[in-house]
Amino acid sequence: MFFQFKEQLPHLAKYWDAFMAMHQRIEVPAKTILLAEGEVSKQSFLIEKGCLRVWFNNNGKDTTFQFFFENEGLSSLESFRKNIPGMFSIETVEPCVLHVLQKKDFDRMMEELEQQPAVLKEMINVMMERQLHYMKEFLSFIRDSPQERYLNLLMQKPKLIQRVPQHYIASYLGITSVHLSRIKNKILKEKQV
Amino acid sequence: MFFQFKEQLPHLAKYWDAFMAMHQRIEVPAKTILLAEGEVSKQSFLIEKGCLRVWFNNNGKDTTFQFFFENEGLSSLESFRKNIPGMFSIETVEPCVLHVLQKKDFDRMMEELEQQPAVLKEMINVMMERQLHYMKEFLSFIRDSPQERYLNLLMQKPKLIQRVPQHYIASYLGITSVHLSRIKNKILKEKQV
DNA sequence: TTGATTTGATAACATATGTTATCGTCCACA
DNA sequence: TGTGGACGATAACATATGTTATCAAATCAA
Repeated sequence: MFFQFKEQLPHLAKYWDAFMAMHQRIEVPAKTILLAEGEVSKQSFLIEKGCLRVWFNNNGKDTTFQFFFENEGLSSLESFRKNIPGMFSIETVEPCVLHVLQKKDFDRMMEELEQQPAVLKEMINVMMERQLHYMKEFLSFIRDSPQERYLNLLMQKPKLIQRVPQHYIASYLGITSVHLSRIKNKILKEKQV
Repeated sequence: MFFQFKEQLPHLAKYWDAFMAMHQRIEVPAKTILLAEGEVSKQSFLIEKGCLRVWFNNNGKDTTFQFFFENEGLSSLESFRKNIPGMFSIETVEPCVLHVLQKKDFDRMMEELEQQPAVLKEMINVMMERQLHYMKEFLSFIRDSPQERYLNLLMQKPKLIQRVPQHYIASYLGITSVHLSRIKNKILKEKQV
Protein backbone atom coordinates (compact mmCIF):
# COMPACT_ATOMS: atom_id res chain seq x y z
CA MET A 1 0.00 0.00 0.00
CA PHE A 2 0.86 3.67 0.00
CA PHE A 3 2.34 4.27 3.33
CA GLN A 4 5.98 3.24 3.15
CA PHE A 5 7.09 4.16 6.63
CA LYS A 6 4.72 2.34 8.92
CA GLU A 7 7.61 0.97 10.95
CA GLN A 8 9.29 4.32 11.58
CA LEU A 9 6.03 6.15 12.19
CA PRO A 10 3.92 3.83 14.36
CA HIS A 11 1.62 6.51 15.74
CA LEU A 12 0.78 7.97 12.36
CA ALA A 13 0.29 4.45 11.06
CA LYS A 14 -2.54 3.85 13.49
CA TYR A 15 -4.55 6.48 11.67
CA TRP A 16 -3.68 5.32 8.20
CA ASP A 17 -6.83 3.32 7.53
CA ALA A 18 -9.07 6.15 8.70
CA PHE A 19 -7.01 8.56 6.62
CA MET A 20 -7.36 6.41 3.51
CA ALA A 21 -11.08 5.97 4.08
CA MET A 22 -11.52 9.72 3.70
CA HIS A 23 -10.07 9.62 0.21
CA GLN A 24 -12.01 9.17 -2.97
CA ARG A 25 -10.52 6.90 -5.61
CA ILE A 26 -10.51 8.34 -9.13
CA GLU A 27 -9.11 7.39 -12.52
CA VAL A 28 -7.95 10.17 -14.80
CA PRO A 29 -6.38 10.24 -18.29
CA ALA A 30 -2.95 11.63 -19.10
CA LYS A 31 -2.49 15.42 -19.23
CA THR A 32 -5.33 16.09 -16.83
CA ILE A 33 -4.87 19.25 -14.79
CA LEU A 34 -5.76 18.49 -11.18
CA LEU A 35 -4.94 21.94 -9.88
CA ALA A 36 -4.26 25.07 -11.92
CA GLU A 37 -1.61 27.63 -10.99
CA GLY A 38 -3.17 30.53 -9.11
CA GLU A 39 -6.05 28.53 -7.67
CA VAL A 40 -6.44 27.81 -3.97
CA SER A 41 -5.71 24.15 -3.34
CA LYS A 42 -8.60 22.29 -1.72
CA GLN A 43 -7.33 18.74 -2.27
CA SER A 44 -4.34 16.55 -1.70
CA PHE A 45 -3.50 13.44 -3.69
CA LEU A 46 -2.09 9.96 -3.20
CA ILE A 47 -0.89 8.10 -6.28
CA GLU A 48 -1.89 4.46 -6.64
CA LYS A 49 -0.75 4.22 -10.24
CA GLY A 50 0.78 6.65 -12.68
CA CYS A 51 2.86 9.80 -12.61
CA LEU A 52 2.18 13.45 -11.83
CA ARG A 53 4.21 16.55 -12.33
CA VAL A 54 4.13 19.90 -10.60
CA TRP A 55 4.91 22.81 -12.89
CA PHE A 56 4.50 26.52 -13.35
CA ASN A 57 4.25 29.02 -16.15
CA ASN A 58 7.57 30.81 -16.38
CA ASN A 59 7.05 33.70 -18.81
CA GLY A 60 5.22 31.45 -21.20
CA LYS A 61 7.54 28.51 -20.66
CA ASP A 62 6.25 25.34 -19.08
CA THR A 63 8.71 24.58 -16.28
CA THR A 64 8.51 21.37 -14.26
CA PHE A 65 9.34 21.68 -10.58
CA GLN A 66 8.84 18.16 -9.29
CA PHE A 67 7.67 14.66 -10.27
CA PHE A 68 5.62 12.19 -8.23
CA PHE A 69 5.07 8.46 -8.72
CA GLU A 70 3.32 5.45 -7.24
CA ASN A 71 2.95 5.43 -3.46
CA GLU A 72 3.76 9.09 -3.15
CA GLY A 73 1.46 11.86 -1.97
CA LEU A 74 1.40 15.55 -2.73
CA SER A 75 -0.46 18.80 -2.52
CA SER A 76 0.38 22.36 -3.41
CA LEU A 77 1.68 22.60 0.13
CA GLU A 78 1.68 26.32 0.78
CA SER A 79 -1.70 26.76 -0.89
CA PHE A 80 -3.25 23.74 0.82
CA ARG A 81 -2.09 24.67 4.30
CA LYS A 82 -2.53 28.42 4.14
CA ASN A 83 -5.55 28.77 1.85
CA ILE A 84 -3.70 31.05 -0.52
CA PRO A 85 -3.37 30.82 -4.34
CA GLY A 86 -0.78 28.25 -5.30
CA MET A 87 2.34 28.87 -7.37
CA PHE A 88 2.03 25.57 -9.25
CA SER A 89 -0.15 23.48 -11.46
CA ILE A 90 -0.52 19.75 -10.81
CA GLU A 91 -0.97 17.60 -13.90
CA THR A 92 -0.99 13.91 -14.79
CA VAL A 93 1.80 12.73 -17.07
CA GLU A 94 0.31 9.26 -17.55
CA PRO A 95 -3.20 7.90 -17.03
CA CYS A 96 -3.46 7.72 -13.25
CA VAL A 97 -5.31 6.06 -10.42
CA LEU A 98 -5.43 8.56 -7.59
CA HIS A 99 -6.91 8.94 -4.14
CA VAL A 100 -8.17 12.42 -3.42
CA LEU A 101 -8.58 14.01 -0.03
CA GLN A 102 -10.69 17.12 0.49
CA LYS A 103 -9.11 19.80 2.63
CA LYS A 104 -12.12 20.01 4.96
CA ASP A 105 -11.68 16.31 5.75
CA PHE A 106 -7.98 16.78 6.22
CA ASP A 107 -8.60 19.66 8.62
CA ARG A 108 -11.12 17.63 10.58
CA MET A 109 -8.63 14.81 11.00
CA MET A 110 -5.88 17.24 11.97
CA GLU A 111 -8.02 18.54 14.82
CA GLU A 112 -7.89 15.13 16.35
CA LEU A 113 -4.27 14.37 15.50
CA GLU A 114 -2.89 17.61 16.85
CA GLN A 115 -4.00 16.64 20.33
CA GLN A 116 -1.46 13.85 20.38
CA PRO A 117 2.19 14.68 20.99
CA ALA A 118 3.45 11.33 19.71
CA VAL A 119 1.71 11.87 16.37
CA LEU A 120 2.89 15.46 16.10
CA LYS A 121 6.43 14.36 16.82
CA GLU A 122 6.29 11.98 13.90
CA MET A 123 4.86 14.70 11.69
CA ILE A 124 7.83 16.87 12.60
CA ASN A 125 10.12 14.09 11.45
CA VAL A 126 8.25 13.78 8.18
CA MET A 127 8.53 17.52 7.64
CA MET A 128 12.23 17.49 8.45
CA GLU A 129 12.81 14.85 5.80
CA ARG A 130 10.94 16.95 3.26
CA GLN A 131 12.98 19.97 4.20
CA LEU A 132 16.15 17.97 3.70
CA HIS A 133 14.87 16.85 0.32
CA TYR A 134 14.45 20.39 -0.96
CA MET A 135 17.73 21.39 0.66
CA LYS A 136 19.49 18.66 -1.27
CA GLU A 137 17.79 19.61 -4.53
CA PHE A 138 18.93 23.19 -3.98
CA LEU A 139 22.42 21.97 -3.11
CA SER A 140 22.60 19.92 -6.27
CA PHE A 141 21.88 22.99 -8.38
CA ILE A 142 24.67 24.95 -6.75
CA ARG A 143 27.12 22.10 -6.88
CA ASP A 144 26.49 20.10 -10.03
CA SER A 145 26.50 20.75 -13.76
CA PRO A 146 23.38 19.86 -15.78
CA GLN A 147 25.17 16.76 -17.04
CA GLU A 148 25.93 15.68 -13.49
CA ARG A 149 22.34 16.30 -12.45
CA TYR A 150 21.13 14.19 -15.34
CA LEU A 151 23.50 11.38 -14.41
CA ASN A 152 22.33 11.58 -10.80
CA LEU A 153 18.75 11.28 -11.95
CA LEU A 154 19.70 8.33 -14.13
CA MET A 155 21.25 6.60 -11.11
CA GLN A 156 18.67 7.53 -8.49
CA LYS A 157 15.44 7.52 -10.51
CA PRO A 158 15.94 5.51 -13.69
CA LYS A 159 12.19 4.96 -13.99
CA LEU A 160 11.64 8.69 -14.17
CA ILE A 161 13.89 8.96 -17.22
CA GLN A 162 12.03 6.12 -18.91
CA ARG A 163 8.51 7.26 -18.20
CA VAL A 164 8.63 11.04 -18.45
CA PRO A 165 8.90 12.96 -21.76
CA GLN A 166 12.29 14.52 -22.20
CA HIS A 167 11.26 18.15 -22.35
CA TYR A 168 9.68 17.85 -18.89
CA ILE A 169 12.91 16.40 -17.56
CA ALA A 170 14.92 19.13 -19.26
CA SER A 171 13.00 21.95 -17.60
CA TYR A 172 13.25 20.10 -14.28
CA LEU A 173 17.03 20.05 -14.73
CA GLY A 174 16.97 23.76 -15.53
CA ILE A 175 18.02 23.35 -19.19
CA THR A 176 16.40 23.14 -22.63
CA SER A 177 15.39 19.88 -24.27
CA VAL A 178 17.93 20.57 -27.01
CA HIS A 179 20.69 20.72 -24.47
CA LEU A 180 19.49 17.58 -22.73
CA SER A 181 19.56 15.82 -26.07
CA ARG A 182 23.16 16.94 -26.53
CA ILE A 183 24.06 15.74 -23.05
CA LYS A 184 22.60 12.30 -23.77
CA ASN A 185 24.55 12.14 -26.99
CA LYS A 186 27.75 13.16 -25.25
CA ILE A 187 27.29 10.51 -22.56
CA LEU A 188 26.71 7.91 -25.27
CA LYS A 189 29.94 8.83 -27.04
CA GLU A 190 31.90 8.79 -23.79
CA LYS A 191 30.60 5.30 -23.07
CA GLN A 192 31.70 4.02 -26.46
CA VAL A 193 35.30 5.21 -25.91
CA MET B 1 16.14 40.28 20.95
CA PHE B 2 16.51 37.21 18.77
CA PHE B 3 13.10 35.75 18.61
CA GLN B 4 11.22 37.57 15.90
CA PHE B 5 7.96 35.68 15.94
CA LYS B 6 6.78 35.90 19.52
CA GLU B 7 3.34 37.01 18.42
CA GLN B 8 2.73 34.20 15.95
CA LEU B 9 4.25 31.56 18.20
CA PRO B 10 2.97 32.29 21.71
CA HIS B 11 3.55 28.82 23.12
CA LEU B 12 7.12 28.62 21.95
CA ALA B 13 7.66 32.15 23.19
CA LYS B 14 6.90 31.09 26.75
CA TYR B 15 10.03 28.95 26.69
CA TRP B 16 12.24 31.53 25.08
CA ASP B 17 13.91 32.83 28.23
CA ALA B 18 14.67 29.33 29.46
CA PHE B 19 15.95 28.47 25.99
CA MET B 20 18.23 31.50 25.92
CA ALA B 21 19.49 30.79 29.41
CA MET B 22 20.91 27.50 28.20
CA HIS B 23 23.10 29.28 25.67
CA GLN B 24 26.63 30.44 26.23
CA ARG B 25 27.58 33.85 24.85
CA ILE B 26 30.85 33.91 22.90
CA GLU B 27 32.77 36.39 20.78
CA VAL B 28 34.75 35.08 17.85
CA PRO B 29 36.91 36.73 15.17
CA ALA B 30 36.18 36.60 11.43
CA LYS B 31 36.94 33.38 9.53
CA THR B 32 36.51 31.20 12.58
CA ILE B 33 35.31 27.71 11.75
CA LEU B 34 32.55 26.77 14.19
CA LEU B 35 31.86 23.39 12.67
CA ALA B 36 33.95 21.55 10.09
CA GLU B 37 32.45 19.54 7.26
CA GLY B 38 32.31 15.85 8.16
CA GLU B 39 32.08 16.41 11.91
CA VAL B 40 29.02 15.52 13.94
CA SER B 41 27.28 18.71 15.00
CA LYS B 42 26.92 19.07 18.77
CA GLN B 43 25.95 22.74 18.85
CA SER B 44 23.46 25.17 17.44
CA PHE B 45 23.98 28.93 17.17
CA LEU B 46 22.07 32.17 17.53
CA ILE B 47 23.63 35.29 16.06
CA GLU B 48 23.59 38.43 18.19
CA LYS B 49 26.00 40.32 15.92
CA GLY B 50 27.81 39.44 12.74
CA CYS B 51 27.45 37.10 9.82
CA LEU B 52 27.99 33.38 9.27
CA ARG B 53 28.10 31.29 6.16
CA VAL B 54 27.48 27.61 5.61
CA TRP B 55 29.69 26.08 2.94
CA PHE B 56 31.14 22.86 1.65
CA ASN B 57 34.18 21.67 -0.20
CA ASN B 58 33.15 20.92 -3.76
CA ASN B 59 36.12 19.18 -5.39
CA GLY B 60 38.50 21.69 -3.90
CA LYS B 61 36.20 24.65 -4.49
CA ASP B 62 34.76 26.54 -1.57
CA THR B 63 31.03 26.72 -2.25
CA THR B 64 28.70 28.74 -0.04
CA PHE B 65 25.29 27.23 0.58
CA GLN B 66 23.65 29.77 2.86
CA PHE B 67 24.22 32.98 4.82
CA PHE B 68 22.98 33.93 8.29
CA PHE B 69 22.80 37.30 10.00
CA GLU B 70 21.75 39.01 13.22
CA ASN B 71 18.74 37.49 14.97
CA GLU B 72 18.93 34.29 13.00
CA GLY B 73 19.72 30.83 14.31
CA LEU B 74 21.24 27.82 12.65
CA SER B 75 22.74 24.40 13.01
CA SER B 76 23.90 21.77 10.59
CA LEU B 77 20.34 20.49 10.78
CA GLU B 78 20.66 16.93 9.58
CA SER B 79 23.83 16.38 11.58
CA PHE B 80 22.48 18.05 14.71
CA ARG B 81 19.20 16.16 14.74
CA LYS B 82 20.42 12.76 13.59
CA ASN B 83 23.92 12.62 15.08
CA ILE B 84 25.52 11.94 11.74
CA PRO B 85 28.50 13.68 10.07
CA GLY B 86 27.44 16.98 8.53
CA MET B 87 27.76 17.96 4.89
CA PHE B 88 28.71 21.54 5.69
CA SER B 89 31.17 23.77 7.47
CA ILE B 90 29.93 26.73 9.46
CA GLU B 91 32.25 29.75 9.46
CA THR B 92 32.14 33.35 10.58
CA VAL B 93 32.38 35.95 7.82
CA GLU B 94 32.73 38.89 10.23
CA PRO B 95 33.73 39.09 13.89
CA CYS B 96 30.65 37.71 15.64
CA VAL B 97 28.82 37.67 18.95
CA LEU B 98 27.09 34.31 19.17
CA HIS B 99 25.03 32.30 21.61
CA VAL B 100 25.86 28.62 21.59
CA LEU B 101 23.56 25.80 22.62
CA GLN B 102 24.90 22.32 23.38
CA LYS B 103 22.96 19.48 21.84
CA LYS B 104 22.55 17.70 25.18
CA ASP B 105 20.80 20.80 26.56
CA PHE B 106 18.66 21.07 23.47
CA ASP B 107 17.63 17.44 23.82
CA ARG B 108 16.78 17.92 27.45
CA MET B 109 14.53 20.83 26.64
CA MET B 110 12.92 18.95 23.78
CA GLU B 111 11.90 16.19 26.17
CA GLU B 112 9.75 18.67 27.99
CA LEU B 113 8.49 20.51 24.91
CA GLU B 114 7.43 17.44 23.05
CA GLN B 115 4.82 16.69 25.70
CA GLN B 116 2.89 19.77 24.65
CA PRO B 117 0.76 19.63 21.51
CA ALA B 118 0.44 23.42 21.27
CA VAL B 119 4.21 23.80 21.22
CA LEU B 120 4.69 20.99 18.74
CA LYS B 121 2.09 22.52 16.47
CA GLU B 122 4.06 25.74 16.38
CA MET B 123 7.23 23.84 15.68
CA ILE B 124 5.52 22.24 12.71
CA ASN B 125 4.68 25.71 11.42
CA VAL B 126 8.28 26.79 11.83
CA MET B 127 9.46 23.73 9.94
CA MET B 128 6.95 24.31 7.19
CA GLU B 129 8.24 27.82 6.68
CA ARG B 130 11.79 26.49 6.46
CA GLN B 131 10.71 23.92 3.95
CA LEU B 132 9.07 26.64 1.86
CA HIS B 133 12.28 28.64 2.07
CA TYR B 134 14.39 25.88 0.55
CA MET B 135 11.64 25.12 -1.96
CA LYS B 136 11.75 28.72 -3.12
CA GLU B 137 15.53 28.73 -3.33
CA PHE B 138 15.34 25.60 -5.45
CA LEU B 139 12.60 27.15 -7.56
CA SER B 140 14.66 30.27 -8.14
CA PHE B 141 17.52 28.18 -9.54
CA ILE B 142 15.22 26.44 -12.01
CA ARG B 143 13.45 29.62 -13.00
CA ASP B 144 15.91 32.47 -12.90
CA SER B 145 19.17 33.33 -14.62
CA PRO B 146 22.20 34.18 -12.46
CA GLN B 147 21.62 37.85 -13.22
CA GLU B 148 18.02 37.62 -12.05
CA ARG B 149 19.08 35.80 -8.89
CA TYR B 150 21.63 38.53 -8.19
CA LEU B 151 19.01 41.22 -8.71
CA ASN B 152 16.63 39.35 -6.40
CA LEU B 153 19.31 39.23 -3.76
CA LEU B 154 19.98 42.93 -4.24
CA MET B 155 16.28 43.67 -3.68
CA GLN B 156 15.60 41.23 -0.89
CA LYS B 157 18.88 41.25 1.04
CA PRO B 158 20.84 44.39 0.16
CA LYS B 159 22.84 44.12 3.37
CA LEU B 160 24.11 40.73 2.31
CA ILE B 161 25.60 42.22 -0.85
CA GLN B 162 27.27 44.97 1.14
CA ARG B 163 28.71 42.86 3.91
CA VAL B 164 29.74 39.62 2.23
CA PRO B 165 32.82 39.27 -0.05
CA GLN B 166 31.84 38.83 -3.64
CA HIS B 167 33.34 35.41 -4.24
CA TYR B 168 31.17 33.97 -1.47
CA ILE B 169 28.10 35.50 -3.07
CA ALA B 170 29.16 34.19 -6.48
CA SER B 171 29.40 30.59 -5.32
CA TYR B 172 26.07 31.00 -3.52
CA LEU B 173 24.54 32.10 -6.83
CA GLY B 174 26.14 29.11 -8.54
CA ILE B 175 28.55 31.13 -10.68
CA THR B 176 32.18 32.28 -10.62
CA SER B 177 33.28 35.58 -9.14
CA VAL B 178 34.46 36.64 -12.60
CA HIS B 179 30.99 36.18 -13.95
CA LEU B 180 29.40 37.99 -11.04
CA SER B 181 31.74 40.88 -11.73
CA ARG B 182 30.57 40.93 -15.35
CA ILE B 183 26.94 40.85 -14.25
CA LYS B 184 27.47 43.83 -11.98
CA ASN B 185 29.14 45.70 -14.78
CA LYS B 186 26.32 44.86 -17.16
CA ILE B 187 23.70 46.07 -14.68
CA LEU B 188 25.65 49.29 -14.23
CA LYS B 189 25.73 49.94 -17.97
CA GLU B 190 22.01 49.18 -18.30
CA LYS B 191 21.26 51.68 -15.55
CA GLN B 192 23.24 54.41 -17.28
CA VAL B 193 21.22 53.98 -20.50
C1' DT C 1 54.39 52.64 8.03
C1' DT C 2 55.30 48.81 5.15
C1' DG C 3 54.63 44.51 3.16
C1' DA C 4 51.51 40.71 2.45
C1' DT C 5 46.95 39.14 1.67
C1' DT C 6 42.35 39.75 0.18
C1' DT C 7 39.23 41.56 -2.83
C1' DG C 8 37.41 43.03 -7.20
C1' DA C 9 37.79 44.31 -12.14
C1' DT C 10 39.00 43.09 -16.63
C1' DA C 11 40.85 40.82 -20.92
C1' DA C 12 41.39 36.82 -23.93
C1' DC C 13 40.18 32.67 -24.96
C1' DA C 14 37.56 28.12 -24.37
C1' DT C 15 33.45 25.74 -23.38
C1' DA C 16 28.56 25.38 -22.17
C1' DT C 17 24.05 26.47 -23.11
C1' DG C 18 20.17 28.79 -25.54
C1' DT C 19 17.46 29.75 -29.91
C1' DT C 20 15.47 28.63 -33.99
C1' DA C 21 14.60 25.66 -37.54
C1' DT C 22 14.31 21.20 -39.84
C1' DC C 23 13.52 16.37 -40.08
C1' DG C 24 12.11 11.64 -38.98
C1' DT C 25 9.57 8.53 -35.91
C1' DC C 26 5.97 7.07 -33.23
C1' DC C 27 1.43 6.94 -31.55
C1' DA C 28 -3.29 8.29 -30.18
C1' DC C 29 -7.51 8.66 -32.16
C1' DA C 30 -11.07 10.13 -35.52
C1' DT D 1 -6.14 3.21 -41.51
C1' DG D 2 -4.65 7.54 -42.24
C1' DT D 3 -3.07 11.60 -40.08
C1' DG D 4 -1.98 15.36 -37.08
C1' DG D 5 0.42 16.13 -33.13
C1' DA D 6 3.90 14.84 -29.73
C1' DC D 7 8.47 13.58 -29.24
C1' DG D 8 13.34 13.48 -29.94
C1' DA D 9 17.64 14.31 -32.70
C1' DT D 10 20.49 17.48 -34.92
C1' DA D 11 22.58 21.62 -37.25
C1' DA D 12 23.90 26.52 -37.27
C1' DC D 13 24.37 30.33 -35.04
C1' DA D 14 24.11 33.51 -30.83
C1' DT D 15 24.81 34.27 -26.10
C1' DA D 16 26.19 32.95 -21.43
C1' DT D 17 29.50 31.28 -18.50
C1' DG D 18 34.02 29.27 -17.13
C1' DT D 19 39.23 29.51 -16.97
C1' DT D 20 43.38 31.67 -16.49
C1' DA D 21 46.11 35.49 -15.96
C1' DT D 22 47.07 40.25 -14.77
C1' DC D 23 46.50 44.51 -12.36
C1' DA D 24 44.83 47.91 -8.98
C1' DA D 25 42.68 49.03 -4.74
C1' DA D 26 41.47 47.91 -0.15
C1' DT D 27 42.46 45.67 4.04
C1' DC D 28 45.04 43.55 7.53
C1' DA D 29 48.96 42.33 10.28
C1' DA D 30 53.71 43.05 11.99
